[in-house]
Amino acid sequence: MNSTSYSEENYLKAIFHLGNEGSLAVSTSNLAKAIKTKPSSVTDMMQRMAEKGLVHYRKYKGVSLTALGRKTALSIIRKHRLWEVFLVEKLNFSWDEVHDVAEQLEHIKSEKLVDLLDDHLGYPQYDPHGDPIPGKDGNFPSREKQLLSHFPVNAEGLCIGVKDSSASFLKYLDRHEISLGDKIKLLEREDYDNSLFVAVGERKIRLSHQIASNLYLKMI
Amino acid sequence: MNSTSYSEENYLKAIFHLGNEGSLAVSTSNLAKAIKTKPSSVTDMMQRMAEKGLVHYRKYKGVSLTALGRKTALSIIRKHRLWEVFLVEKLNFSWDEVHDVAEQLEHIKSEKLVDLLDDHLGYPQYDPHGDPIPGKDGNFPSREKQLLSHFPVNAEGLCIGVKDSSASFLKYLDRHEISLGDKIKLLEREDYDNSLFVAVGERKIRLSHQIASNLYLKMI
DNA sequence: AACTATATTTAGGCAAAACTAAAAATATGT
DNA sequence: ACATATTTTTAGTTTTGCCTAAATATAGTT
Repeated sequence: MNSTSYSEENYLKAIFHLGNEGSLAVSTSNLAKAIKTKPSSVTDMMQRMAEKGLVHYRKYKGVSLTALGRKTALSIIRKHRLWEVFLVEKLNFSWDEVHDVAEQLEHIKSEKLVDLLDDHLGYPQYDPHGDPIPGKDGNFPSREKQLLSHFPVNAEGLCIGVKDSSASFLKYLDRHEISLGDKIKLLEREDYDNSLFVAVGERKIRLSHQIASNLYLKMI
Repeated sequence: MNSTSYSEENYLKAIFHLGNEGSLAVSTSNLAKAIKTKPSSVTDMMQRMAEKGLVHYRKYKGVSLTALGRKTALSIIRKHRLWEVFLVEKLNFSWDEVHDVAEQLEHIKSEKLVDLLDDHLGYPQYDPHGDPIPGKDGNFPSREKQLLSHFPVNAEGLCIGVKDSSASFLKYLDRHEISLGDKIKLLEREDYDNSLFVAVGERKIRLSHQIASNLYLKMI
């Protein structure tokens, strides 16, 4: 009936990303940080969004997405990533300039527009940052493997692959004693440059975004 | 400093169109009709927009655009029309489906996006409905001539040309005794099908949108 | 010029989405 | 387990953009 607002859509997206693609509950304060708002505003919003059937909300326990919320989040992420492909491939934006514009474009409401855009772009599978684009039917590559850069803070995983398989990247991993099969825990994410502070086994080190976005882990 | 809101932009656009491309003052009730809101809401908004320097507003006298308001309106119309070209030429929308989507896209804020889109489209001069696209610098073909379909209600003009110069259109005009040089006054616009009730000299007749959007008049 | 009809503005309110400050619940350390 | 620190929620405001009802100004007619 009444469709989701711009603001609600941003909440859905943030819950999806913070909660490991919608599977975990997300705390009020983490959401507040992601949305750049105050925890009290988040509580407010969550109560209203729970009424609308978009999220599961239990006081003091955090929120997670309902089936409807997840479906809506996926459709926004689909639009965001398709627009990013468009901006880079058709308009010659550089990959680091597209995010803010795509954040606006993702809220445009028109199913026909998305379908025709998808077609125009040749049904791409990944956006310019290598993130997968959800399908029209809402299916989403179930991330057995997942980039370390997409992990939520405090999540742990086993290193199972690389995205960049160039010699130079693999040598880098060798030098820093990171190998397939290592257990890695994400301890902290630095907002400024997206670098990560992680534990590789017992050893704590800092990894640049560049590195983290080329390492596939399996969540445990 | 604080940029224009979605809502303000819609008001600017409506004032521009209703006031004969920004040159005439527009009444509160006409604006209300165009925006699909109540006159009291319009008064409210106009007082706030006058504060911000977007419109000239004098109680009971209607509003008109300031230089800033006009500039902003033109940039929105530019975006709207460029997006329409994109939708039709690149995505294969049909010309009658583009309006609602373009109404949303026109509010996306990114100068770079508009410039690159313009380039991508090959710097088109007209949108799919034949309306001229304002330039990046804000210049706009000074409408000596103007389509009858774009006239505000109660405006009068002299018929000075046609857009469609096909034999069948010209014959239609002959049959209905409309000739170059005739004085035409727009009496009423039917919302449902955009047909117009006009006076050609003393004779009052109804013209379809199709006809009106192919007749150029000079305002008097 | 007076009276009526229409157009416009004022006043008071509401809903969305944010905020601050204070209260309540949960988590943590010894 | 208890006191303290942290997180979350509640309560009360704010701003934007809209609403209704009532008041006031303008316009049209005689």
